[in-house]
Amino acid sequence: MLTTATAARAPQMPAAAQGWRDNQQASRRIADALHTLQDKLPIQRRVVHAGDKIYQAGDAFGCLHVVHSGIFKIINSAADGREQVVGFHFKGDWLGFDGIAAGQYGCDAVAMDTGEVWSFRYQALFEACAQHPELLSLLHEAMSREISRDRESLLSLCTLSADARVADFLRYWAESLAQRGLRTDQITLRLTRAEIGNYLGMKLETVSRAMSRLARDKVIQFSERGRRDVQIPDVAALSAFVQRSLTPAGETLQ
Amino acid sequence: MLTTATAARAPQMPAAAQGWRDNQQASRRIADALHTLQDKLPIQRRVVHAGDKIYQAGDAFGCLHVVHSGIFKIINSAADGREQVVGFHFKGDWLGFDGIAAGQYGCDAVAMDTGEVWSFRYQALFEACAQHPELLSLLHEAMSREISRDRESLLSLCTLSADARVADFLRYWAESLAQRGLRTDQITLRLTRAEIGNYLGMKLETVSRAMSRLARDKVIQFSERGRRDVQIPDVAALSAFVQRSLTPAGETLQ
DNA sequence: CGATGTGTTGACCGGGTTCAAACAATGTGG
DNA sequence: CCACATTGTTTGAACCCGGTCAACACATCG
Repeated sequence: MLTTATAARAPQMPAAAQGWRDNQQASRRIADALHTLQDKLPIQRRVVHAGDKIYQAGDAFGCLHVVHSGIFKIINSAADGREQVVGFHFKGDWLGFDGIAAGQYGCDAVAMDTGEVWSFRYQALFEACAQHPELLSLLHEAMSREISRDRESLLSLCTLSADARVADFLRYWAESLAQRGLRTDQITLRLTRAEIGNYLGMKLETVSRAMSRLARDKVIQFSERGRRDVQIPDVAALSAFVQRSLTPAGETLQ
Repeated sequence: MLTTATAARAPQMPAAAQGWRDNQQASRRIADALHTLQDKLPIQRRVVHAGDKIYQAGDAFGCLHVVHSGIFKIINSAADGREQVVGFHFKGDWLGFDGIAAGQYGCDAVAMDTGEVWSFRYQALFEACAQHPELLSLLHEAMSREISRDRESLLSLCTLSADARVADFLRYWAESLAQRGLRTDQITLRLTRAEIGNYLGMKLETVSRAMSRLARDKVIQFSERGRRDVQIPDVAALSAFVQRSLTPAGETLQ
């Protein structure tokens, strides 16, 4: 149906209001998608807790999964033991696409807190797609979004300094929450510094230092109870920080 | 149909022969896929030359493309001017998946040499998929493979040293050629050191130094006519180099 | 309480960047 | 044909960002 996720912009609208509308739309899209799925497919629901594995690299592929609640991390582990967090998945995101071509999953999918995943046989989805084009649309858009997201990761990995990468990560995280209708001014990271560092291609000490600097610059703020809780008064300030750190000198590039 | 790209292994087979069989299979799969596509869909063929853009970030999405010959690079450009090469596409690879969800392409796709792309309306493919499940299978496997490949990139970006990344890149490039039935002992890189560096998240000088070291270690060899031509007598030696550089000290980890 | 896991901060070091110079390959125009 | 410009590659030297190692703070939990 070629439905677009973000409709044509309204340039005369203030940026903040625009962002809010986008998030509303995203939230709506996700809710609709989950609704469509449970209408059209036999679904296996499963409640999971922190540390539970939805699937592991090497497991025979047969099912795709959709996050109904909770947050999940995807870990790509090489044969030689290297482990790399390659992505995080929130409500409405799909899990397991990498298994389709290979016939087996290529990564581990691990729950980071209590949540619920919906699973269904890929075969069943495949057949249902022929009957219900909207289902096919859903699937393709989800895969497309995943590809785009991975490329964003590559971009920030290759072009940003460590501090900027951390800022960009927090922006991404807050954005992801906002798109699910959750508050972002006060978020609880369910990751250790080591996990963040792994994802961002840096060491935990560097993450810690970067966050301290962000706090010193008032871009973020630590909650009084624990350094895992981060207050982000203004998400746009994180983007601004990233931009600022792109131009070391005050380049007046107009 | 849940067809798997790489069938069950035959463990008693020598690794080299196994690799050769895998490449044969891949080559066959690609040829079959192209065949299926032109059978089932109205295709727009287009010959392109080095530098030609198949599409640009921001262009309205409407078509998907498949590489029939030549090599293409995908460039993700941020609003602030950062440009990042996020992937290379060879014969049989698809272009444009990132446009499905957003309604517009998110990257540029640029030809690196003379080649041919097959394009078709996403809408037409979408409708044909309902009739021809094998078409849908093709599409999903291609998207799945793309996601897996991006994650491989993330893994090597985050876990490998500069030298190892260059070695791994050459291995990937040779492997990609081998899977298309092309020779790998003597390849001509159609990229500058700067482009390789951009893709690998390092500067061109670092690429140059890394390649000099690889040549000094006899893992690769420069052709007499120009440093763009690289001879790879043994692709496995590149993998071995990567593994070697993982363990700085001689860790006898059994 | 000690034990364990996590986060912060400092001091030092090294791999990769930056800056610079020289060289190679290719093309252009006289 | 050579002089010259252009673009890409190589290599050296100095510098710096982020890694490494270490000490300490601060939770939670048995």
